[in-house]
Amino acid sequence: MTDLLSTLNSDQRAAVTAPASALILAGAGSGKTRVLTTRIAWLIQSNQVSPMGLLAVTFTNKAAKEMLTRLTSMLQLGYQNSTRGMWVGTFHGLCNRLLRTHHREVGLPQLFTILDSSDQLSAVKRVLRGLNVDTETFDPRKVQSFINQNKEAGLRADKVEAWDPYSRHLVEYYAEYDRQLNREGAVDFAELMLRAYELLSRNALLREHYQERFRHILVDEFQDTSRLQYLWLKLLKGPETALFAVGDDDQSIYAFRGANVGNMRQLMDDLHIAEPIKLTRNYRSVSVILDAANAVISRNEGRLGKDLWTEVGKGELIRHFQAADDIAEARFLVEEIQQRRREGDAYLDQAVLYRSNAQSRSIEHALFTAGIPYRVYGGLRFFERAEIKHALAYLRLAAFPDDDNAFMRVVNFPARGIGARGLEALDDQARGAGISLWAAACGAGKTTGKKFAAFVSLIEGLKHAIVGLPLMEQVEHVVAGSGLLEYYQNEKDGEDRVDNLNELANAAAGFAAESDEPTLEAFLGHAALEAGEHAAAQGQDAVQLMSVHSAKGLEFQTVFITGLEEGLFPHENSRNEAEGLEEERRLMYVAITRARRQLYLTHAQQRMLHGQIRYHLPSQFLQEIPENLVQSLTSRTRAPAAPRVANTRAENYHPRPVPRREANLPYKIGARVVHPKYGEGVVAAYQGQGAESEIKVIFPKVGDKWFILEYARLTALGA
DNA sequence: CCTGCCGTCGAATCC
DNA sequence: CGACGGCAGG
Repeated sequence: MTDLLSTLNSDQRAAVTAPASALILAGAGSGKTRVLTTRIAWLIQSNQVSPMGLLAVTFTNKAAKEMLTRLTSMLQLGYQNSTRGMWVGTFHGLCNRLLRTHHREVGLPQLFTILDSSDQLSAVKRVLRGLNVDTETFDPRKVQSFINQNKEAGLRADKVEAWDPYSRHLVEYYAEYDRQLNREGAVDFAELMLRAYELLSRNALLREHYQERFRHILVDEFQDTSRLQYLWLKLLKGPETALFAVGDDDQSIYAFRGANVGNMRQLMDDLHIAEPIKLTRNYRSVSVILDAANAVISRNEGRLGKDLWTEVGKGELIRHFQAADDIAEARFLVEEIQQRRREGDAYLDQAVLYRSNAQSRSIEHALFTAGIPYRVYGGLRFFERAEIKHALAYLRLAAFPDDDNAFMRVVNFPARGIGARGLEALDDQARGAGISLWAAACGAGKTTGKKFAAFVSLIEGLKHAIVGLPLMEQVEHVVAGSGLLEYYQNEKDGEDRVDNLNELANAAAGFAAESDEPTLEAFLGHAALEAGEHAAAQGQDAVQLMSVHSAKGLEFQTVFITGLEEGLFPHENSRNEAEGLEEERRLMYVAITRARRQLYLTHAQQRMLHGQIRYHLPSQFLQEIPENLVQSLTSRTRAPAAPRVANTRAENYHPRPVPRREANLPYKIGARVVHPKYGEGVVAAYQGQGAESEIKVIFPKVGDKWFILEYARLTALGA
């Protein structure tokens, strides 16, 4: 047991062996995951708790898996022995588990559906249509975010305060949306949390049962928990339970999703913790990188306060490159990646990070053309793909035909002559009788019902055919029997989708092998919550492409942070949000601290964005890094950006046919100008071409203004 | 009543 | 540049 602790530093050891509830303020690269897993191993090994008494909450499924793997090797026991009975998962995964177990108490069918955000948006649209709401006045996306914000704050429609007519309408739609989901036995992500919270808060017996069971609750990425999640944790925490929370306020990057850093101080107040245990020794990065990270984050206010340090050496300077445009930026990446590979860095250990997923396109193009293997994380997830959702809908109908969402999705896909008219009639009938669409379809009249009857018997056929089959074969059978496979085989450009459908069967096989409950029902629940990043190409030596958000928790030998431009990173929309810039800065901090040895920072003077050429200032974050840590590569001579032609390697790739026309730019970016009304300002960006060219000027007093270039009454200020 | 085309509109991060 | 909604033709 001592050997578990012997390799830890004193702060880490204090954290691992904390006798009661504790808050660990763990800097990037300070061995946070290690502390968490070692604590669990230590608690089990010293017989302070059995695996049954442990609840561990992680932020992603990946982190949960990683924790279990490490734990197994630490305890040197069989996987099953060391972890059986332990509850490990994400908040949403654990809530899902609670709700499935106690589905009767919360009034849900056992096979309730989980709606992802696009499913949710469709549901909102359906509700609004049903209420004859003008979607010009009430943007469905706004309604969706209104609903989610309130759910995340723990508020049901009848508890939301609405003082003006507009809000009262929103509340009404929220209420109707919830009624609809209840009818359908469906829950959205926020509902998983809220419903589980309500279950525990209303049912004292159940609550006490879990409070007594869980002697130790461990929470990772605590800075990213929402208000409701924190209350949920407190409900599960009994008087005898030790709550062990690990977090880093400087890495809080999910405020947009309801994360509340304030939970860290709140926890200290609530549990009478005088001081957090700080882990500031960094084992990951060379000091140049840490110094840069510290310098950037020091500009934020109200931090809990800590600076990272290391005993690893200084390392190479950070390299900065300014590219003429996004294509030149991508070409720079390709050259450097190849160079580093020649010097011994595997592709796998090089990551390209960007602020938003859309930026991956030009980078992918360049890597593809150069024949460099790469892997893109995030973006459209496996289980969010249309063909996969269709297949899952058929599977769900086979298991639980009353699922209206699944019914709607595939009743006419592949097309079988059922249109909006017929569905409307069916929907009226179902509503009138208070039954599901499926039930209505089963009893559909002779005139309209023929096509429905055919669909019903198709599903019945699938249902009977898969009884008793292993999970993978169930999936294969339904994919084929539903006609989906044939449909995509006949569609041109459908090969990827066919591949994905086959991959779904593999995913099912993989799930069956890992899960202790290899049923179709469990698989369906898993699919909604899991991103579905599969073994596919996981072992391959490929460059890693991802958003900064999805890079959190990971580390790489070499990291490229790209698109460091005002408007992109920090993102434009963050300007309008309270503390938006500070969150962007934390994001930058996360990005920097992913690198072990070498960090690259790049930005482009112009780039294609949303189908238009945009001109941006370099990101302010570049200036926040002390100059003596950075080496500029920009003076290095490079060929000017030329219109690219398809490389011989890329025969299947269709490049954008864009010899770009240089716009006429009367002022340099950053030039000082005077406007007769707004006074003195600085040119920040251009967009558009020809007569549509616009210029963005930042005025210290008035803020940002866009002008049509042709009419802008600007005068250059001598400098 | 379905399918395909065209136009408009929007555009960030994720469980 | 892409997704989706509306409309017209089959």
